Amino acid sequence: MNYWLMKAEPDDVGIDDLMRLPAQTVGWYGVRNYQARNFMRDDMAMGDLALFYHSGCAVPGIAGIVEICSAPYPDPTQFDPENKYFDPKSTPEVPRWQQVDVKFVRKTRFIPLSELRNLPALGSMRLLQRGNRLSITPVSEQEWHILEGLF
DNA sequence: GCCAACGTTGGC
DNA sequence: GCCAACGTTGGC
Repeated sequence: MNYWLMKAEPDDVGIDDLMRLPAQTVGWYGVRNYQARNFMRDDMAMGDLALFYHSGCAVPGIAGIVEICSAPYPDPTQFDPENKYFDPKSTPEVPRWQQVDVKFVRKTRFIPLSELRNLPALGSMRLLQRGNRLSITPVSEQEWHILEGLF
């Protein structure tokens, strides 16, 4: 079982939106980075837990927990010319981008990025590394347990 | 809106 | 395979 951190833009789908969705589940569409894709494709498994992180907003931070609830499958937005995530180089025969479904588990106390940065014990978190831009990053078991203590 | 950091593209 | 140019991310 692995732990993850997944960035969402609350203007698009925030934790409160996820709570209100049918089955409280959403396909994690729109990943267009190979490293992040490979995490989903190769290293995630159903039952893995992920921190649901709000980014691209006034106060970024951890907002909740979700569970990976599907195997990876092709991201449908890559085939839709009207969609902003359309990829003309991808085909249904050889899809380039994958997604997984995630299911709402719980909200946490909102933990701002600034608070995470002030915790020396989390210094090695991938999210906090200089220049990190990955929308999906692994979280170690040790880091996960430290974070659980903050919720 | 700025800009540092990083990823991708494409000519050579 | 190199690397300059360009595009994107994302915090501030």
